[in-house]
Amino acid sequence: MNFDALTPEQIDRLSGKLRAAGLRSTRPRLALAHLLFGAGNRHVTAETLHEEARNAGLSVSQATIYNTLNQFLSAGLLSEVIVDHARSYFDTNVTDHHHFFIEDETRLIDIPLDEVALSSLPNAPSGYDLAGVDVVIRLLKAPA
Amino acid sequence: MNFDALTPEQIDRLSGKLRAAGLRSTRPRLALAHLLFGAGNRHVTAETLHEEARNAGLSVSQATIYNTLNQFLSAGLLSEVIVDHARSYFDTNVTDHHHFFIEDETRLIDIPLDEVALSSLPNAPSGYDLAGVDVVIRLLKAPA
DNA sequence: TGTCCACTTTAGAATTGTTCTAATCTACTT
DNA sequence: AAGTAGATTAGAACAATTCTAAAGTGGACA
Repeated sequence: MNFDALTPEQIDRLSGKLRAAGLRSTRPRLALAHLLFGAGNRHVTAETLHEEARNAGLSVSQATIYNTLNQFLSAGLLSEVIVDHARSYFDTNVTDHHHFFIEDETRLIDIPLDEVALSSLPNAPSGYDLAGVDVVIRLLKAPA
Repeated sequence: MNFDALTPEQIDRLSGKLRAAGLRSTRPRLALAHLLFGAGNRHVTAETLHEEARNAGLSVSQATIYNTLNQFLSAGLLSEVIVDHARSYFDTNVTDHHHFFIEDETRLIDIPLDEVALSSLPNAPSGYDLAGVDVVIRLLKAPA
């Protein structure tokens, strides 16, 4: 795909979505929006999206991928899931419990298990075993 | 604190803990174990623990901090919480829902909200606003 | 008790994912 | 059409973590 492959209708729809989110409708954003929102729900990382863009004959820099994902994120067009082993906290409490994470202060607070419980756990897809359940409740300092 | 500040009783106790976990009892491990398990539950990052060790007059390399934390982690002496913005997945599904994360494949699968619900949410500590709730259920490929 | 070997630790380099910088470009207003 | 605020770029910088290869050490066993 390159940008010109989009039909006027697609461009209108995606442009509208961008503008509604307070973002200018630019070529790279339209193209990435098309990849992201063109067909059903998706999970991407910056890397997978970049590769996909390149495969589609689109030349966008890595920085633009990051900028765009973060702009879409703050505009509420995307949500974010943090999973990998990077910037970890280690907790001497190895019992089953969950956490408040205060974003401004990068500080963790334990939540006793009985204050937040999962009402039901879905079955692991067959072929997989449960390795753990993480519940992180993110907090922001309240506006003054 | 330096290693020699530990009483024989403390050394015995920590040594036993290490050995029970299948780890040799070495000076750096004993000293770090003392910092970690010496007083109540704690949250540390590699960095905070390293600084604490240095302040205690202990000279341990960064690599040892990481090695030790990871060894304690796989031995079950610590648990890990992943919170920060690093290695993120972006999800076009912005409705309230949670995820399976398949560790071997670094792949995400949506869990419909009705299959995993929090039975109750603790109140945010005063002065803080709820910014989001992340539930990640980690999966490992089942042994063959 | 001394020797030996597998396991540990170390310093520093390498890697990975992400953000920053400063220059260039472009969408939109007038 | 020109000006300007915002967007994009390549590449450098950064931060957290892991790797590497060499030197050190715990503890089993003679």
